[in-house]
Amino acid sequence: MSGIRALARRLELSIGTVSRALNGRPDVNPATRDRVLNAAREMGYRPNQSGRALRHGRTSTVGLVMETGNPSTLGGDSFFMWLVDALQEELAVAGLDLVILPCHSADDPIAFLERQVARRAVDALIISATRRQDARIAYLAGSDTPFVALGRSETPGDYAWIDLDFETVARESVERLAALGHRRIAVAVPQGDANLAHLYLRGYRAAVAALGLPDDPALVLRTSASENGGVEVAQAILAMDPRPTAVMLGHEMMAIGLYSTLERAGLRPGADLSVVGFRQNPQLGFLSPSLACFRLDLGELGRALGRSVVDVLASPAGLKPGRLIWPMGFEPGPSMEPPPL
Amino acid sequence: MSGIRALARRLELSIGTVSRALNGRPDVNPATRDRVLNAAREMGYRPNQSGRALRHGRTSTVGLVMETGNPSTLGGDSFFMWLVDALQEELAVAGLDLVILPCHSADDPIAFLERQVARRAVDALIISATRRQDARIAYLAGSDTPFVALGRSETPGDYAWIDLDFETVARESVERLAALGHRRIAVAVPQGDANLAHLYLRGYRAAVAALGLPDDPALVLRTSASENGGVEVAQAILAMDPRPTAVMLGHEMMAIGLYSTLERAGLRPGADLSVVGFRQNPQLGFLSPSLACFRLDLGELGRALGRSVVDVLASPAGLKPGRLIWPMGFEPGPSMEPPPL
DNA sequence: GGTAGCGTCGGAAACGTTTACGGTGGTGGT
DNA sequence: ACCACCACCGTAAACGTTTCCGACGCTACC
Repeated sequence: MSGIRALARRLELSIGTVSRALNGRPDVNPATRDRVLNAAREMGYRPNQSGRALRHGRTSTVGLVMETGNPSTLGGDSFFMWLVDALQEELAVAGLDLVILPCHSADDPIAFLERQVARRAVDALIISATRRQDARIAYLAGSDTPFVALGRSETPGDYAWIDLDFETVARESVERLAALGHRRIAVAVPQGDANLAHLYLRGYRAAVAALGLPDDPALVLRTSASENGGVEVAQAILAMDPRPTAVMLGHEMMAIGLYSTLERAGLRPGADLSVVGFRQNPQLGFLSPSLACFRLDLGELGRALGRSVVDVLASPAGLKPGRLIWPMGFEPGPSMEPPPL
Repeated sequence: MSGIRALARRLELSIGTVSRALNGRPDVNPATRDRVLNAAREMGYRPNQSGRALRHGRTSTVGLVMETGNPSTLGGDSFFMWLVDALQEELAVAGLDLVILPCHSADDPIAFLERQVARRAVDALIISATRRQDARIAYLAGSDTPFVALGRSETPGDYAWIDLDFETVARESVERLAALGHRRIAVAVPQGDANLAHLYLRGYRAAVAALGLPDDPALVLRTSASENGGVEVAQAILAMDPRPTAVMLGHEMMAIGLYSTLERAGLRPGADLSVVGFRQNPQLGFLSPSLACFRLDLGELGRALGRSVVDVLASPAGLKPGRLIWPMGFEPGPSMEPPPL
């Protein structure tokens, strides 16, 4: 109806000329170009996405896969909300659109990716919350679909990824707690095969061994990646004897449940149990006493992720894919104190 | 490359026949059909989305607009996570795909919608978190794009919507609190023009007037739609004299901040201040004492939303669009008690 | 004055599908 | 033996866009 044909007819031009004018080709009279652009604006013309994609062989759209149905392993629910913003902005400067593709966690993730890839509705994919062994990466690396993984994996293959430096975060957490005098330090990570949890534990264990701290398996807690997981962490710690004097949280949302359970038990975070966590969600600022944490700026991460996607799409296949280990700065807070007594 | 042409060549059939076989048309030999289907499976053939969309004039995709950059007015961030699941499932039975379109709240929402509509990358749109005066609805109702609004609006126009019955929720909250003996009842809603907040306040005021309770403007609190908003609510209530004996929360996440602030002040939800709220997020079960609330099953809502979209797409333009006011059941909890003394 | 060059434009093919239409061969009936 | 009919399949057009190619008119130059 309101395609380029109608526009051409109305201007008494050929559709070829109109298309060239719209796309800023040089071989069109400036006066004609203005006439076309004005008419296009007036008629509210927008090129049909399907036609353009069909002609170009690409859609100029990248898909961000979002697992639904269970809390995201990485950083809680609002993760996408804050990440997507900057990501979209960064992709826009390269002329790319962003869509979020919801993938039910109960469904087969490979089949889901396969569908997205084969139908060619997106040019590239972004997956997140990578597992230690991740079949999605194995599949995508074997296909010819450009993709970027938010999080690395032990699955072999050449692919671009950006991962949080959770190993350093955990190591430095132990060191900072130990410097305050803590020796029995508990650690909590989401259960499951998430690679982030693995890295966090690896950093924890390395630091504990290096500093000669007690290496008690009971100090390692695996709970759900949510507020409720924090409740479980607190309950487990309260039941321990001897009780650890500090805990490190490998998931943001755990802090909420931990705080409320501690306070209900008459204990204060910081004074009675030191807590050091990780934070990416601006909304978590309400915690009091405020949480000592390693802080991730999801805006910066989103921009880096966008640039990585653009790079992958621009680079000829076979070029070495970009990899990035994302550092995070420590933000002190009164939830960390020397151990009582 | 691996289009229907290659498939046809390999099978020594015409692409027309292959297409008919794949689409289950009757006029194709069953033996041939099997041959085609087997070869398609073997080659991993998937119809190109762009080609099909171009031919059909529709994309079989619906877009769910997600505002990013600020917490969603309706139900916090995890809202989409839990809604999308069932929505997607329901759309799938009608052969529709779902994508989430992130829209930065700082950008012009009309321009965003206009882009989505004109490029014809989706057949229908879903918008949520409707405002009392909502320019998006005015725009979409004036265009020819099928859409469903999650939430109604005072903006005139014929369009399909599903809205939570927050007016009844608020009215019943007041009545239940009054039945326990409460008279000074505070109410908290997100600031801004969200229609849900308006409905909630309307129900509150109607019940307060009907029951002859004190109608003090200071009892109406407007805070941010987040945990931090709950902190503000608690601080405001603690500063009041006379202090209300109960508070109703028009946003889910407020309960978290409210609880923690109350407990830090040495008050217990329920015993010292009755709280009745609203809950849709399964993860909020960690609150203790558990929250008396009106509960929304986002799965059911998502399914209804999906059906509504399918209806809108199937119904000839001009048919009366479906509208639905979504009731919510009350779930008792120890956060509601008779007022102290 | 012919021709090369340039600026500008129209024509047409192509992307991958679907589908209306027509054609083929075979079967059945009269 | 002819015709009608059916089952099956190939042909081609169409969706909206971009882009290659060629054509046209004009200027400038030899």
